[in-house]
Amino acid sequence: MSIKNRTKIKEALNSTELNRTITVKGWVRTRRGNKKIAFIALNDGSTINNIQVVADVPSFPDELLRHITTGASVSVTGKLAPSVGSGQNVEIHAENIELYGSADPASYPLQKKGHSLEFLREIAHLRPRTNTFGAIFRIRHTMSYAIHKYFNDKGFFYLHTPIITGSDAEGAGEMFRVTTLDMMNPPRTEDGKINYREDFFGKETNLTVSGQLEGELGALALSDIYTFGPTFRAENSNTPRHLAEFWMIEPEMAFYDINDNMDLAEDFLKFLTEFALGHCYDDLLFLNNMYDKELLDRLKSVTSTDFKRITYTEAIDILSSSGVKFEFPNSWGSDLQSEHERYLVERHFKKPVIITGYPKDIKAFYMKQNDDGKTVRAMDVLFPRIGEIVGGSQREDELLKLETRIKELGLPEKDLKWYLDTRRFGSVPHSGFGLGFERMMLFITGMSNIRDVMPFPRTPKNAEF
RNA sequence: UCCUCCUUAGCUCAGUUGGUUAGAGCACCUGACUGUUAAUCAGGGGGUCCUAGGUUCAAGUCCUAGAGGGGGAGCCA
Repeated sequence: MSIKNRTKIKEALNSTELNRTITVKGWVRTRRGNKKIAFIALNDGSTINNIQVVADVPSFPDELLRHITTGASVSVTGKLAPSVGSGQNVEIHAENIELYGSADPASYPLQKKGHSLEFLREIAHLRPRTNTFGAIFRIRHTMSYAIHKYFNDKGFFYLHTPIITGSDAEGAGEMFRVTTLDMMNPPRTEDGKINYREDFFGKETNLTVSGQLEGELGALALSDIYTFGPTFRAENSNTPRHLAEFWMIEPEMAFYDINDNMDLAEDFLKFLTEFALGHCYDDLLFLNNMYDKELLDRLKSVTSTDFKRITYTEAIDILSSSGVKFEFPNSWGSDLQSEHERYLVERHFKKPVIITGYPKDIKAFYMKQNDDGKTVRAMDVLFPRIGEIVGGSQREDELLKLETRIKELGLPEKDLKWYLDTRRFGSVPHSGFGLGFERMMLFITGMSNIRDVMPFPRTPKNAEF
């Protein structure tokens, strides 16, 4: 019989078909008991809940039970039965126990009692075995699936944009260099610079900071596309909201204006929140009880409220007439600070806010210019606790305006020829946005540090595991 | 990168105006208990006080530098 044949603990706990013999496999969370009887809480990651294994101690060799300690991996065969004790509905009366791997209790880092999230970050290789991170990673999977389901059901196509890129046109941040050159002794040009013609791709290449520009190429052929892939920023950002390697979702839609764009972003965020509530309730309940007592209420409120939509100019007016003393005073033309965003979302409107019509000078070159000559059709979706969770815009589809803007900003027009071709040939109004997956995960799980929603986070000075 | 706080047992932390042999809870080990739920009770072992200098008769405690971590800010998703 194949060793994979066993009942997942999630299925066993939900089973109504009792008094049958099953086999479960997993990792021991705790063991209690005395010389006559032992209670083993077993978890296999299929659910946050453990199954209780009851063992009649004299029936098993001392040598075996001695190794049934927190962290050990075992296979248990026995009768699934209604629990004699209270606290669980069913339990397994062990007939056979096989030890796969022991875990020395003196050196195994995970204990029965709570650990700090900071400590668990240092043992990221073992933290998936905790209740907290089991819950988070199950939710992370479910959200990934929900993203694909949402777009697939809407007729969007999943487009794979490049991870290695030769374009630095978006200027979204510092980039990681990709090279095969010998760093100790790189080839040089006659004037002493590094000669990238001899590099693997024959030019300077980097890890992508955004798939948007390539995403637009797809949208202007397939109508509606999305990307969902790893993204890299070499910024020296040390905050609970930034990673050097993160995952981003970037839908791009032909024949969408800024209002269609906002409608999609709001519907998408609500769908993901509802999907989490509907499919991860046990895990969310655990996080709600252990970390954030308002989590479930906050998630439910987002699904049932309309996001407030205001312009940048209106936002500035609200802030100036609020009477609140901000550390950084605001005036028309300067970007909103974190404290301003938090005021609008958490105190003034008390719901998600979408801000549009930003001054063109604080936004990217590709955003659609309004007729006032001052603002662009950008949109930022601001969430409670998180701040900016989505950034997007209607794109500039007029060739002349786009070329002029590129010249004003001194961007390398030559490197953007392929991008400008989409405006030269069959240009259409189109829009898109980017959602930081881990920022969405912060919102869904109620965690406060982005390093706790990524299995193996990469941050400045940290690439462990 | 800037500001700020922190670093003492496996984990979470206490440690007074600088003063004998650095403590607690949990974890771990041993023992007790026929059904426990973060089991309980009794006993036991366990320390490079982050690192390197310095001040002092004396430093976990004061000073300087460095490393690591938390929070806030900037950049952004």
